Amino acid sequence: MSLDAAEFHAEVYRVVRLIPHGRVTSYGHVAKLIGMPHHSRHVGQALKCLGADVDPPVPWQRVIASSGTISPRGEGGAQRQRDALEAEDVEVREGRTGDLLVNLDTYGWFPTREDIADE
DNA sequence: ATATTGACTCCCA
DNA sequence: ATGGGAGCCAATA
Repeated sequence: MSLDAAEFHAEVYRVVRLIPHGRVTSYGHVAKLIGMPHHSRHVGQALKCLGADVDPPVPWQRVIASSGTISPRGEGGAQRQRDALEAEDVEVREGRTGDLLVNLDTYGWFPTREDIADE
């Protein structure tokens, strides 16, 4: 089965929307959940596309790198993401070089495809 | 159709 | 603990 771009976006959207409040997950895991473990990069790209104007807002902020680091992708962007996460009681520590890190061991949310199957 | 890029991840020095 | 390099797949130019 090959997923079209729209399908891919839809899947990403569905999974990301399921992330509980105050939890975070990684691009790679989202990719796995939709059955494409190697599309980790493209997950982020899909989010960027989705985050714009979908009816329920996509909590793209809850999706970070597997290492718990938030990609800088722009000086203001990461800052905004940190603020959004802290608003959800997610503890974000700032690295020495200004990297934003989230403790995945505490806030990480990594369900299996079965867990999200029903929704 | 080919080349470059990207909100990533893994492995080795 | 850090840092650099290779691998990946799809979108974009």
